[in-house]
Amino acid sequence: MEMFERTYIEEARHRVGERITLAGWVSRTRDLKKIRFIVLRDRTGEIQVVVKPDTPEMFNLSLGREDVLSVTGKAVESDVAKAGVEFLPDGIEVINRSQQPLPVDILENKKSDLDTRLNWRFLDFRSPTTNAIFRVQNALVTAFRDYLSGNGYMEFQPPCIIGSASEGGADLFAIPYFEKMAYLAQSPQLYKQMCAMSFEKVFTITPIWRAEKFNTPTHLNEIRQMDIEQTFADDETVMDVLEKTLVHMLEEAKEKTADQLELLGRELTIPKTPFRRVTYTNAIEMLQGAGEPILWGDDFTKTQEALLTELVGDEAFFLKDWPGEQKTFYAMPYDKEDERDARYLEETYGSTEIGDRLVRAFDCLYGGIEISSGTMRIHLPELLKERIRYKGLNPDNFEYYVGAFRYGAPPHAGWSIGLERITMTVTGQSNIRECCMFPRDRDRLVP
RNA sequence: GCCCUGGUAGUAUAGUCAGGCCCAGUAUGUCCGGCUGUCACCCGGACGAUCCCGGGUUCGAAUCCCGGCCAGGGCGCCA
Repeated sequence: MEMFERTYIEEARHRVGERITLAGWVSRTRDLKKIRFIVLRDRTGEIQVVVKPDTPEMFNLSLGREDVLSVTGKAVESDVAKAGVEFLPDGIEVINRSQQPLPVDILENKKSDLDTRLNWRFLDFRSPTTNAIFRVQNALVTAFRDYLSGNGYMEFQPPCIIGSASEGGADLFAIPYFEKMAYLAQSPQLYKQMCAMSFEKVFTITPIWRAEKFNTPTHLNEIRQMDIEQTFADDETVMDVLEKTLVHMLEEAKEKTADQLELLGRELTIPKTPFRRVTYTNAIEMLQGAGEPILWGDDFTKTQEALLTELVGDEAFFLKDWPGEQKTFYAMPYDKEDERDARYLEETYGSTEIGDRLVRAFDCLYGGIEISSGTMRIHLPELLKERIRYKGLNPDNFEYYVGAFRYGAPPHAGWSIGLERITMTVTGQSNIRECCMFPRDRDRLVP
């Protein structure tokens, strides 16, 4: 293909009168007896190309949807065209043809089913709604990375293939690894803690896998996590980081993808910091007061999370001080013998006794769903082993983990945001598959 | 893994409850023709469906029954 100097459509609007070359896809054509309109699209927008019969080589050129063209000519202002600017070509080159008809309706006249669109995902990306979702997602990712990089956090890359299967909870995917068995990582947890113990403030954006046989609109077997970890920090330290990071992400999305959010019908409100801190115990009381059959110690269902959001009345808030049995073994328990912990427990609960059952873990709810959770970690090997036993697990199976804290481990804490989950909330989607370019669920492995 | 609902042209749907009137209707699409600068252009014509797969009931099945696969939703599960 002959190379040419290309101008993007958005830029062309500001270069009226200059001879330039556009390149992109045919969105649709409107052919009349004495005039022809070709709607050309590139990553920056659409423009109407106007062809008159006095140029028969262009007027009679056969064109189909999604054919790839380069069009040379000039943009002109027009009071007839709805967009205000249109394009008068002096040459059109067909760079590649698209097969017809298209297997999905990317103009969304008769919007194809999600399953059909996922089968043709590369074409679906060209439809306005899908395109907008991933542009918003990109703005969120970029803002996450920029905010943390700008505040002294170092990005690191954890391994995705791991050797140990002895991690209590979720099911792992086993894969053959030469003469051994290996597993797909279901969390960068240990790795981010190990990195933090040298680099102090770290973050990563990494895929994780869970072999859970869940089959819901909010679960995938492969997701991307945005994680941070930092030293000399407790749960409140990183909750503060979380709310600032989240607000920055939302502000950036609102500013950088205003057009996309409008197309998606989203009016983003930026929650005010600091977010309200609601204790788990208080949340249980609120739900019980609303007639929910829930007991202290239970986890919240999705409906209860939504109801709680209504009761709290804030778009974003924290749920903190969880019962130890609800959270992972490495969550730091309160210590009522510690002076500061005792004062906090006394102020919050009127007694220090409950401290024996609470850990310094938190969830962040935004728009009615849990988008992030985190904890202050246990950095003391003996306490860690005690908590592993408390959870009914065998400390011998966790020696690889406990051992990482024997050589000068400072107190530390961290959290994790699910990328697809937050994209769902921000873009207003109810199925998480809409928010993952190539989702992996229980049945789907392609494309 | 359980429950509910569904699977019909490229896409999206009607028809299924009450089997025959359906060699399957409509919209959109594709192709062809026509046409006041259109903008979801419009108008006309044509094309396009093993009615998800397998089995059964029946004179007769898109329609009823059984099994399977897949999809959407609800629940469960969830470091």
